This record gives sequence, C-alpha cells and structure tokens, in this order.
Amino acid sequence: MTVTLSDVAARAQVSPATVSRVLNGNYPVAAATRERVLKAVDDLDYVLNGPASSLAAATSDLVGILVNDIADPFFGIMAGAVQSEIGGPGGRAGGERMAVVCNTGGSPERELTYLTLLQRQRAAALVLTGGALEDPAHAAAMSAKLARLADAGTRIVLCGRPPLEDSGAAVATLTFDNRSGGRRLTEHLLALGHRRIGYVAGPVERTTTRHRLEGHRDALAAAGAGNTGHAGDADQDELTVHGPYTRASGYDATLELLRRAPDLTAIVAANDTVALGAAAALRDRGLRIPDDISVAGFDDLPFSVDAVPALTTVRLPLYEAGARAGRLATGAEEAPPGGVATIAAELMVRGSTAPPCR
Amino acid sequence: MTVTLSDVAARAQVSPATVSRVLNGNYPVAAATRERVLKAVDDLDYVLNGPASSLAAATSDLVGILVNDIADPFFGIMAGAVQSEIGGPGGRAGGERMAVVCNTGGSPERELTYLTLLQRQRAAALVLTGGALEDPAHAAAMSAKLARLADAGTRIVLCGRPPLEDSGAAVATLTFDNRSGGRRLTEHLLALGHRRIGYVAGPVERTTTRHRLEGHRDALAAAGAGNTGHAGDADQDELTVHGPYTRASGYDATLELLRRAPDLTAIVAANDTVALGAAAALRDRGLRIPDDISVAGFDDLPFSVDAVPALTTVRLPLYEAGARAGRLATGAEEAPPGGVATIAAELMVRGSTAPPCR
DNA sequence: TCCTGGATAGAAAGCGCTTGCTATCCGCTT
DNA sequence: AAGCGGATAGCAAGCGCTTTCTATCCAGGA
Repeated sequence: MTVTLSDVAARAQVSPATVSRVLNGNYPVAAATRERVLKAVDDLDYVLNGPASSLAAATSDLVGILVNDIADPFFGIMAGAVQSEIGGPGGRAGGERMAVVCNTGGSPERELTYLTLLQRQRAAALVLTGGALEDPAHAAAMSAKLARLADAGTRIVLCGRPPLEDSGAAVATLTFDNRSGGRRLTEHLLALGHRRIGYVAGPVERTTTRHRLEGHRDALAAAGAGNTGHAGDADQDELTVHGPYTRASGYDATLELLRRAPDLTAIVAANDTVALGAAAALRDRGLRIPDDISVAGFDDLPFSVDAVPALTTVRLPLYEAGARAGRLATGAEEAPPGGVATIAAELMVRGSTAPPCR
Repeated sequence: MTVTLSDVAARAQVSPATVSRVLNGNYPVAAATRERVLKAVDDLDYVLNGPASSLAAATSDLVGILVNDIADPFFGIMAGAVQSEIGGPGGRAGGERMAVVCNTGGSPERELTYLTLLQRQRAAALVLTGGALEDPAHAAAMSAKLARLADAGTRIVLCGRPPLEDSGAAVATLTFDNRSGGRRLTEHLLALGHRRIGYVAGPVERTTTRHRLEGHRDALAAAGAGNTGHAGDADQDELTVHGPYTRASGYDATLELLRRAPDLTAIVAANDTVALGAAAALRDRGLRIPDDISVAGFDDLPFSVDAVPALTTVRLPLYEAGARAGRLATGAEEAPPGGVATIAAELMVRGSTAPPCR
C-alpha cells in the first residue's frame, strides 16, 4: 500500500540503510549508488515517513511559533519573519524545517497546552511572541515548562516578551522597549503643549500594557506638576481606560474618556488598532484630528500610515525582530550577551498629532 | 533521561499497554487503575512522544493550513478561523489536534514543498487558502500531490480557491464568488454614473485576479457601449494595470493610470490593501475622494471601514469561510453536494464612492 | 457445582526509520 | 607479494508507542 524505505531499497538493489543515507546526505555514498536510489525514490513516488524518522533519530524539524492572534498583523508580521529565517521551504537556509504557527488567542491555558503539544512533537525550537500574562502562577507554570523543553534540547526564543523571571533555563530573549517608546510618545505630546491626555490602555494583566502605560506616566511625572505624575495617581487613573487590543475597545474607551474629561486635547492608544477605533469615535463625535484633538498609537502597523491623518505612533521593528528570533531559533545567530536584547522603539511623528488649540 | 511509557507503567505497576489505553481513552480501564496511571504520569511529568505515537498508530493529529502571506489579515483571519474549529487547544472540539500554518509567500515551489512536508508528517487534514496559480504544469503537480494525499487518507479542503480541474480526488472546495463580487462593484459604479473606470488588478497569473477582473468587465460589457465591454478590448486594457496585492502596487498603479487616462472618475482596486495605496496616491496628487474620484476595494478587511472616507468594497466572509473549512477538515461538517460550495460576496457601499462630478 | 461470558489487563509483534558496528573491496605502500 | 587503510555498503538493534490476541478474574445462569 504505502511505499516504504525498504521498497525503495529493493528497487534500487541496495540496503535500506543506504537509502536512508542518500536521503539524509550525511554519509558518503558512491555517486552511482546515489543515482540509482534517487531514481527509485522518484519511480516509486516515495515520501519519507516523518514520525518514523523523528522517532528513530530522536529529533524533529518542527519549529513552533506561539502568537496571540494570528489575524493581527502585529503577530502575522513577526511570524512571517520567523518563518522566512528558519529555513522552511521559503527560508533562506533552504532546509526542510517546518514552522508551526500556533494561535493562543491570548489564553493562558491554550498557551500551556500548545507548549505540551510542541513538547510532544519534540519541537526543535520554539518562538514565543507577544506580551506575557502577569499572573505569577501562570508565569511559574510557563517557566517550568520552558525549562523542561530547554533541557530536552529545544531552543527557546522569546520575541517581544519580557525575559523570564526565575527560570535558569537557557532562553534567548528579544524584548521591545515598550516603556521608553511610551515615554517618548508622551514626551512628544507634552512638547506640543498637551496637558490633559487620555490613555486607552490594553488589558490590565499584560506586561505590554503595563510597560507602555508606565512609559506614559514616567513622561508625565518627569514633565510635571506634583499630582499628575505618580502611577496610581487618582487623576491619572481617571484619564486611563483599559480594554482589549481591539478597534471596538478604542472606540468605546474614547467615548468614555470624553465623558470623564471633555477637556482632553490628546488621546494615546495602547496600539494602532485601538487608535483607529479612537479616531473613529472622535470623528463620530464631530471632533477633528488633530485640530480639535490629537491621537497617537503604538506599533506602526502597515495601515497606520494610511490613516487620515496619518497616525503618529511608535514604530516597533516587528519584521526585523521576528527574523532575528528565527535566526536565534535555528542557531544561525548567537544569543545576545546575557541572553536578553532590548529592541529600541522609534517615535514616528505624523499628522494625527499637533499642538492643542485651546 | 527522558521518561517513557514504560517508566510510567512501572511506577503505576501496570503494563505499558494499559498506560497507553488510559492516555488514549478508547478502551475500558478500571477507574482505580486509571487513577494510578494518571498519578504516575503526573509524578513523572510524562509527555507522550508524538512521533512514536504517530508511527505506531499510523495517524497524526496535524492539520496543515497553507496561506500565501501570513502577515496579511486576509489570510490571518481565515487561518485563525480554521484553527478555532479544528479542535486544537483553542478549538471548540477540545481535541489535541494541532494546526500548522504554512506560509508559501505565493511561491509555487514552496507550496509544493510544504505539501511534501505535510505528507511526510502524515497530516490528518489540509486546508489550502488563497487563489491558485494559473499555470497548467503547476496545477497538474498540485492535483497529483493532493490526490496522493487524499488517497492516503488526508482530508483536503480548498478555502477561497477555485475547485481543482481534473483531479478525481475527494476534495471539498469553498470558493469565493469573486466574479460576481467584481461585477456588482462595477455595476454600482456604473449606476452612480461613472464611465471611465481604472482598474488596478492583482498579479496576472492568479485565478483570483482573473475572476475579479472578469466580473468588472462583465459589468462594463453588460452596461455597455460597443467597444468598452470585451475582455481584451484595447480600451479596457489601457485602463487596467497589474501588480502584486500590495499597497505600493496600488500607489504606483494609480499614478500610472492617471498618466494614461487623466479623465478617470473612479478606480477599482484588486483588494483593500491595494485600494489604500491607490487612495494615498490620489491624495498625494491632490484629488479628493470621492468628490474628484471614487475608489473601491475588495475583501472588506477590518481596516477598510476606518479609511477616510470609509472604503466601498466587497465583503468576503473570511472568518465564516475559514470556520467552515475547519469543520470540513475535521469531518465535523458534511462536504457540500458536488464537493463545491460557492460563497457569496456582498457589496458594501461606503463613503469612498459617489457620483462623478464631471 | 460447573460453565459462559463480560470486563480488564498483559504479552508481544510490529510501525518505518536511523545508526553504530562490521564486512567487503581496492588501490597503495612497504 | 602481503598488508593496510580509506571508501562504501549491509546488518541488526533499537527508537517509544499502539493494538491484536490472549489470559485472567469473577458474577451469574444452568
């Protein structure tokens, strides 16, 4: 029924071992023999049995990529970059590695389950993208699982995530400088003259959310007057609304902010998608951007430059980071010293921010 | 070193067979025994060896999803939907299936290579998304490969692709009605009074490109005066520019169209991303949308409603289609009669189209 | 009391491949 | 001319699991 290695061997009049060696190309085989084997493979339309190979060789060529939301370009761009580097069919390395993109939907359980599934497959490497959850129990579970995987020889790369706290595991980390990106963005707004700035934050329990928000408040504190700067400060809390990283959240939160503080002159969003929702809400309320109110985002996703007016935002080099993560995953690049590299964020000033006119 | 089934068996004082049965849960095991086994699994932190299972059972729980560009929400949305349905950790079925998203980058070779890789892994099912290449040789190769896979028991689903021509293989197909979507869009423009309509098409060799363009020309032909309607008609060719499905292509093509025919009153783009580029080019040229010129896209990606003005486009139910493909892939849903279901496209009229004023 | 059969558990034969070790063949060196 | 070692090829032992077939146990029926 299905063609096996021995069938090929029989047809080429060699032993199965020889066929295996021709196919894996890591052992000398005489040119003539190789030809014969290759021809037999072709004649029989033979395809190696992956599970059998992996079992026998105790290795696999799967590379897992965990993302929060595959429909979000933020993750899509990174995943694509990883994939181009890891040497799958599309990869530069030209190997036969296969990237497995796993969609956690931001759920901690799924994240863990996927980790187990990948562990089952004896994945060669793992790239985790996106912010982590700030839940000690979950963090511990993740660390433990990752440590196990690392011990088993799986290379682990965190891309756009904060470094693991405790785990002594060898994990390469590429972390975005969300905090200073957030700070610079707000500094820009302050420099323009804004004083009352609303902030539409991401989900409370995410590290990314917290870091960006901290950057924002750092800037305010540095600029500022006594009571505006301290995290947890009542006034600042008043001007901050949390929600998921979605357009709808940006829309609703903006309406809420306007209700709380009609005198806002700027709104900073947790990311570009949220900013789009915020802009829509402002338009619907008849406010002009940036004349009546400024808007800023974060990430600089491809569509941000096409918003009207173009969105001021903080650019994260997603593709570059993903590519580097891919290289780290394959061992094509050395891990950064200390295991952690911080990736800088760049402020992109565009049309959606301007000096306040009131 | 690594814990195996027998280790667990030894600890639970049962045979490896029993452990396997507990883990797979398809054979009666006394409750007490099961408990003991589960406890041993837990104590030892045992994780099943995927390759070994797949080899022994001659099946796998991998589901492959082929996409052209994972960074493009068009594919991301479908892939996400497939993934939610196939019962991975995030899936409703709650199984342990694992979705493998493979990025072909639109390259025929990579497509074929990924197919081989998935065949190697003995994938349980395969979902191919995106338009196909109109190259007879490649189409034949794909058909052959898919037929082989289907024979081997892999369920094949085409999502948003034209049905396979020749292959007698059992393949379920969900195809978008690009042609009538394209037709309806252009009819809308014609009804508004537009007569000189530029068309920024996708890459020539893609079925999607051709179908949308044919719909466009069908509408012109039906509406129309002698020489404007026939495909291949010189005048129409003059008003059509091909390029990739990118923003940049939309930008450049629009400039080119404006050069060729400064009297255009509307531009139809191959998809929303291209439309965004077109709109940017028009703005840069100082043309107002829709006052001076109308713009329309295709797909209705999430950002389209946030364009300013909101983009008139053709909505493709990407999520629904992906979800259905996922169900077909797991066998949770019956294949449509004849194996092919056509998915309707819906015209979304928004602010970017208006009657011409010249 | 003996037999029958349902419910569990175990023994063991692979699944298809990789790889360490061994065997063979030759052309050279000594 | 005998001996050697490099270059190839084959043997065979698993890799860790699933699954068929068989064994055992015990309750209930005859």
